[in-house]
Amino acid sequence: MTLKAVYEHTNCDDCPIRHRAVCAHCEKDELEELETIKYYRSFEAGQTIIWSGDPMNFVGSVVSGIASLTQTMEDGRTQMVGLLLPSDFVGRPGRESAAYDVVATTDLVMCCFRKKPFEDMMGHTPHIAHRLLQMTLDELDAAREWMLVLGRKTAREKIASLLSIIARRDASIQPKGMSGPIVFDLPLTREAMADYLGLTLETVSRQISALKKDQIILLEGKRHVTIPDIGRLMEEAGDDTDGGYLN
Amino acid sequence: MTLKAVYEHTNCDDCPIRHRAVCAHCEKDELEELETIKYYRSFEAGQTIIWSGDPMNFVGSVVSGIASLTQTMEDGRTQMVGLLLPSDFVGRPGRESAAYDVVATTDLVMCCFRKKPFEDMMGHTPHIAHRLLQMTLDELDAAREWMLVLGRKTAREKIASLLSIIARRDASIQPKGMSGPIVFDLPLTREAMADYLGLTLETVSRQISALKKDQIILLEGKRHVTIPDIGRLMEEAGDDTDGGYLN
DNA sequence: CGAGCACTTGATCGCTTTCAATAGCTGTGG
DNA sequence: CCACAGCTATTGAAAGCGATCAAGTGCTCG
Repeated sequence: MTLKAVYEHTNCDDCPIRHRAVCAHCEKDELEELETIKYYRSFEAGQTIIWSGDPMNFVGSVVSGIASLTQTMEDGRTQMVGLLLPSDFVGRPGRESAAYDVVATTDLVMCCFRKKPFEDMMGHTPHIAHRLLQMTLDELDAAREWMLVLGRKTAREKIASLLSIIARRDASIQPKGMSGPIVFDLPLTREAMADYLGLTLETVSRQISALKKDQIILLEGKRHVTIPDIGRLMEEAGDDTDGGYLN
Repeated sequence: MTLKAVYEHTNCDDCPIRHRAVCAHCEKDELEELETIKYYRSFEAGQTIIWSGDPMNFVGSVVSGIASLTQTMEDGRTQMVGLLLPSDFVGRPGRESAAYDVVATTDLVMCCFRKKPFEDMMGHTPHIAHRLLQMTLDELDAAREWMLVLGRKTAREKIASLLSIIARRDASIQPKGMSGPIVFDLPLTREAMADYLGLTLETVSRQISALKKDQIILLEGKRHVTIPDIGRLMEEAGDDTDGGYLN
C-alpha cells in the first residue's frame, strides 16, 4: 500500500531503471507518450503475477524486487527458466497469452504498460523496438549460458555458478571493483535455487554446506553470504577465469 | 563447389527461405538492397563455421542443412545450445565476436550478409529489425523450453522430446497433418544428440533401443525413424498432450 | 581385407534423488 | 509465557539413474 502510494506519483525522470529498461533510449517526448499508458503495480513475495496460459493485457518492467519465470510439468516437476531483475522486461509483444508462470520471488514493483497501446507505440518508436531487441538478445545469451549449467555441470558447479552470478551482479552495482570480499543476501529460497538449477532442495542444501566447509563461501544465518575470493568461486563453477572477466 | 555455383546465381525471388527468414517482411526495394551485401557460402558436414571468440564479419541465414550452436568447457564437456534449421539466423548484430561455436551438422548453405552494412540497414529498415525481434523471441522460447528438458526430464523423456520436436517439424513441412505415421531421417549423430540433451552417447543409444523395444519408434538402420503414433511419443516426452497441440 | 567410424551392449561405479528425521525460526492462541 | 503449527533448512541412509569403462558389432572406404 505504501509502496503503491509512493510509486503512483513517480515519473520517469527519477525512475531507478530509467537507463536500463526497455525505455532506456527514449527521448523526452517518447517518455511522455509512455507515461500515458503506464501504471505501477506492487506484488508481495510469493504472489503469482501471471499464470501460464492466461491472457496478457499488459507488458512491463521490473522496477524493484525479483521475479521468476517457471514452467511446470503435469506431475509437478518445475523448472525456472528465467530470473527477472530490476529493469528486466515481462511479456511478449504480439502474443496473446502468457507462456510461463511469473512469480514474485521478493516483494516487487512493476511498471506496466497496457499491451495494445505499447505494441502500437513499438511500431512507430524504433528506440523502443531496438532496445527490446537488445534486451531479448541478452536474455537469449543468458538462457544459453544456463543450458550449459543445466546440461553439463555437477551439483557443486551449479551452486557455484548461481552464487557467482548473483555475486558479480551485486559487485557491479556497488562498484568497489573486483577486489575484496563480496557480501549479499540470497534472494532465493533453497527450493527456488533447486528449481533454477535442476536439482532437489536437499542437494542444494548439501552443496551449500560443502562450499561453506571448504571456505569458498561464508554464511551467517541461512541467507547472508560472504564471498572472500570470487576467483575461487568461479573456479568451482567451472568457468573460464583466465584472461579477462566474464561478461 | 557445385552447390556454390548453384547458389551464386540465386536471387531472393526463388529463395526457399524467402518467407521465413530475417528478410521475410522485406519489400522489393529492400530485397534489392540486401542483394548488394549478400553472398552464399557452402559448408561440409562437420565443418566449423565460426569459432567461439572469433571476430564476426558477417551474419546470415541458414538456407539448407542444419547447424548447431555449442559451448565447450575447458575440460571438454560440451553442450549444444541451439539447433539451426533452414531460415534460422546466425550472428548477433552489435556484437564483435562470436559467443558460441557454430558447426555444420550436415552439408550446409548459408546466405551471408556483411555485418557492418547489415547493421546499418537494420537502422533504417524496420521490416528487418522487427522480423529479427520476432525470431529472437521465438528462439528465446525454444531455449526456455529446452531448459525444462535439460533440467527436469529423465533420459528417456529427453530422447522422446528430441524425437517429437524433429517429427513434428517434419510433419508440418509435408502437411498431411497429424494423422498417420511420421517418417524421417535423424540429422544428428548419437553424440550430437547427447550434446543437445546433456547425456552421454551411450545413454542416448540405450534409450533409443528401449523406445524401439517398446514400439514407440521403429528403426531401419541407425538413422531412419518411423513414428507410428506421435501422441504416444509425446506422452513419453512428458509433454502435455491433452487439449490442443503444442506450438 | 583391414582401418576407422558410428553405434550397441554389458558391468560397475558414484552422484544425485528419495525418503525420513530433526533443527531453528516465526507467528498464533491458550 | 509457553505450546504448537507451519515453514525453511539441514543432515543421514538407502536407492536408482545415468556415467564411466570396456568390449564388440556392423558399415564404409581405401
